Amino acid sequence: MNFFEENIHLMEGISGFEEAFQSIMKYKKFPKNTILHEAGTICDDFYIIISGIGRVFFYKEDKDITCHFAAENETMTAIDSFIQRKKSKYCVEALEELEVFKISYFDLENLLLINPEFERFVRLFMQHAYVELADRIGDLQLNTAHERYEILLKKSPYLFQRVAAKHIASFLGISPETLSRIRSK
Amino acid sequence: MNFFEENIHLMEGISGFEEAFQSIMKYKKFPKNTILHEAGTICDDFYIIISGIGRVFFYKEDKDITCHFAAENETMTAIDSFIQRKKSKYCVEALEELEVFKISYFDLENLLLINPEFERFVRLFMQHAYVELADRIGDLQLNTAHERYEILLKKSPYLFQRVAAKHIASFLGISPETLSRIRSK
DNA sequence: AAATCTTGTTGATAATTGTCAAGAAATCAC
DNA sequence: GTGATTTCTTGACAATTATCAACAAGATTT
Repeated sequence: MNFFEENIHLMEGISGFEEAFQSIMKYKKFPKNTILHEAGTICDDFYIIISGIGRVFFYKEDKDITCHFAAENETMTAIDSFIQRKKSKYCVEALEELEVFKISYFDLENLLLINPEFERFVRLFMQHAYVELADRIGDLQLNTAHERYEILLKKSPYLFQRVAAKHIASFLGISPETLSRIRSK
Repeated sequence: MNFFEENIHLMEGISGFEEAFQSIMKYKKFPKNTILHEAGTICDDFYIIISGIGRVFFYKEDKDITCHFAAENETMTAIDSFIQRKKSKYCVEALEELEVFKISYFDLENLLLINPEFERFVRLFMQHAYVELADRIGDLQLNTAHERYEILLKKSPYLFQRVAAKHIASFLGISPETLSRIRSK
């Protein structure tokens, strides 16, 4: 399981960690286009993707804005709600048939209460996720649409094969027309 | 100490927490315009502001882009470096005379190794910081310069009294001229 | 397979924002 | 306080990006 492979070094020397964590990960499969979480409800699930691709999005008036993609070995959830236990502004959707490991908030909370030494893993995971987000803010702050396109293309070329262009456009913060024009060069 | 006042509820029932944490917080004072951390070096310090205001910024070619402000009871550091222990792309600067509590990476790491039950606090702190960043990405993704200005003005009106307009402009991802025009309406 | 619906492309135009330049205002240094 | 420096404002213009509309291409339904 690759999510562990990438992050297990964070937990070197903590015994029983892998087994305990795997015990709360439930295998699940969703058909393409399934809504895994609806905005306005509280999100209890955190997803680690085994295969397929999903997205997190929200609505601004009628517009649907993608704020996160997750493919193999990446993670997704309605983070505001999962963390703050309040109604979410985000929706979570399967863009392809999705195989995931699902972790329930309550199972995780329980695991961490029983094994406080596992807190460290989650903290380190959050910290790395935070640095990634901070990077993306810098990107949105100062780069042009064209530069942001190039950066995403370099970082996640598979997105352009697998995901509708309109979702990539909103993720980049531009209109579908602008993305189409950028691509035709 | 307000940083604790705001977040202490996260640690209800963990005894010795407040004392232990305070033992690694060193009081420090910096004159206005001090560079607390230089880009390109590893950042060992995390700052909790008691009084004054600071910013975190980076360079894109010759341009100086502010990515974070921190005023009373808020925190700042060169987060990429503090977390990943590698050279930072961020600088940290005092925009006013600054009183802070400084926490060294090594003291914090040490405290957490000795008291793993404190990991929980740092994790929860990171999670809340993460949700805040995610919100800011949504803001940058879909709002116009004018909307972003209104949102910041509502959220942090004191910035406009205390910080140079050019820093606010780069924080909003716009040119100083555009900010000036937005303000004159 | 035809019909329908969604998505992507292209053109024309408008709105937003950036850049450059000059002057005014504010701040800093001595 | 005076002069020097930096910052802010304003105008003119250019570049970027959005919007609207029409059509083409693909996908989905029946």
